[in-house]
Amino acid sequence: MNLKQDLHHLFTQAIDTLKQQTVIPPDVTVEIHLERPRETQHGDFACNLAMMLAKQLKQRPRDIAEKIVAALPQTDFVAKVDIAGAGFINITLAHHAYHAVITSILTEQQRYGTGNSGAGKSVILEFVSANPTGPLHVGHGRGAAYGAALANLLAAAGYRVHNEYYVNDAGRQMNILATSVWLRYLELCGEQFKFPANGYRGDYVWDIAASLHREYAAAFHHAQKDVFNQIPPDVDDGGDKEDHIDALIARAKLLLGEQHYLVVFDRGLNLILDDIRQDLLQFKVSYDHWFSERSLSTDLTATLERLKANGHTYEKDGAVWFRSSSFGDEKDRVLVRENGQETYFTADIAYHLNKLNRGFDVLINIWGADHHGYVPRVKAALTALNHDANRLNVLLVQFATLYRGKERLQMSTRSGEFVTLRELREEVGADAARFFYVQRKSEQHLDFDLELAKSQTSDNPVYYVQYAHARISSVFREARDKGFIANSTQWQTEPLDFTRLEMPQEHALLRTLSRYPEMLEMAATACEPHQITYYLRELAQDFHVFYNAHKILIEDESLRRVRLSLIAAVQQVLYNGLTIIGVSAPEVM
RNA sequence: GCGCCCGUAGCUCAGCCCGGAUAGAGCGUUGGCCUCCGGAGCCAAAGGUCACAGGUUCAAAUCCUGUCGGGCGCGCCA
Repeated sequence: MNLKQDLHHLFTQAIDTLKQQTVIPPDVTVEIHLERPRETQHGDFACNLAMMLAKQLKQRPRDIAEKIVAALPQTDFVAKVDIAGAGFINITLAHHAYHAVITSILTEQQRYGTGNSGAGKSVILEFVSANPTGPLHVGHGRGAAYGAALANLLAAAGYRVHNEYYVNDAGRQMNILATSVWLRYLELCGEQFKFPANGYRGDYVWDIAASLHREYAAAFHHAQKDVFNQIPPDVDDGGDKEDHIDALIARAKLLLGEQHYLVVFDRGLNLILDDIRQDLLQFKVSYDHWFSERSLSTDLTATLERLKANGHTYEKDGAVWFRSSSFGDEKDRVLVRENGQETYFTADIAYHLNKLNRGFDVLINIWGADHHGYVPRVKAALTALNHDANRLNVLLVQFATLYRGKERLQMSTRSGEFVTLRELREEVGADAARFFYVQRKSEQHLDFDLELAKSQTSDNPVYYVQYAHARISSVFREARDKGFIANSTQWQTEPLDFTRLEMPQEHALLRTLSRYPEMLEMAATACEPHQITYYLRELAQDFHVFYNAHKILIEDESLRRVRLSLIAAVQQVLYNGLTIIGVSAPEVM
């Protein structure tokens, strides 16, 4: 049940009536906005429709308001309709409208609040998709938490959601990783040399090298002088770090041969990918599919052919270019490099076509904000290939900055000195991490304070919300001990007298509970799971205030039972909201 | 230089999409509250030029233009 939707319906009917009576000309477009007024004296909902229409109808807002009010269908859910201020229509609902909310929550349970705005539509949600060149760090964690929460949120809005991780298992970065692994392996074999500036230096590279060394002993061993002979100097020796590492990659392939090189390459890829999978799983983030870039090879040639056939490409300086500037991009982009290699961009076009061909209605990508300049060219490619680029929605996530109290933690991927997602999880726990990550709007910079996330005090919003849930569980344990209830569904078999809920704290709780479906729908439409965290905090607060003011396990049986039903409803909604953002709802803390 | 994001209380941020009534929350600060269902809780107070300047409007934190400040991006990298 959704009070706002029901009311919206009443206003639609009123407008239709007024149009039939030609009070409102049929060609006037009317958008009905209902809001929850800040002041309780303004009722439960307010509508500014009369003021919006005043200009078009050339009438005074209050006169229009009166006509609208007169045209509103009668319903027992509405107790009072006032016209106030400049022409607001203020609606006060009958108490039993709110009482129905409790029944609705207790019968719909996990389904309470879910909607159908996305019904029938399928969406493919791609997120994280970090290169498998190292463990996930705290930046990826934000994308993971946001993506997983958004997936749940969209599913709650009725979409069929498919989660996907795009694995960049081809390309230069992976070759740099493979070469870094091999060089560390050579060091384990006793060779001594200067590790390339542009190589991957994290400890995990040593671990991969060690696993190779354990299994294959010296099978991939080559002498230092053969490896570095004729290699252009590294940046520290006055050379170019890119030239240096590229030459080393070529040397690795040459000395190892295709087969052995692949063994080294795959060992790195697989160990890191397994690690990422485990990491995300422990973060309660799961995927329907891990899509390999390498598997795109046939799509890749087909994509190039299509672009060429449509005349959107040209050759210049030995490379193949896509005329993306004709489709809104600021300049043209290279598809095939001078050396014959396709660019990452080409693979990405193929990947997006692949998604569309699989029949998804909506494509959502969650990217780091540093990739924002990349969006126009991907959309340009889709447009060039006769697809509607609006079906692709790219959501950008800003980076997270870690703090330990006041101290800002420096991060550098280069040196391998970054805080990993695993370290974060182990330090603050998955629940706090998930909550903190989605607490901010995604395009907002996030300051993540480790001290705050760990603190088990009132400053920590995660515990505040979880505590409300656990506290309710505790009341039910106590109720059972005292013999007040035999089982947790007793109020569903015996009639409850909801009119006993008379206290302001009880009314506040009912109002907040009734807002949940509206809040969810808005959050889903805007792709903003952070709204859930704000809502949950409010609901938890309303509960704590109520709890502090009134005793639940009292002698008065009728009031006791109805209060139990109220807090059971609160507990259900806390559970539903926490579940969407991927945070557990504990019975005990 | 161009493009995108951000600027709201001491700090961290909601609210902006879709204009509406006295601009909200948490933290921090100050002072209070259970012999009682979990004090990881509650109550109260102080705290604002919504960056700035114009414009549109009956009405602007919200829409438009410009300025200033902060972040990011502008590769035949991914």
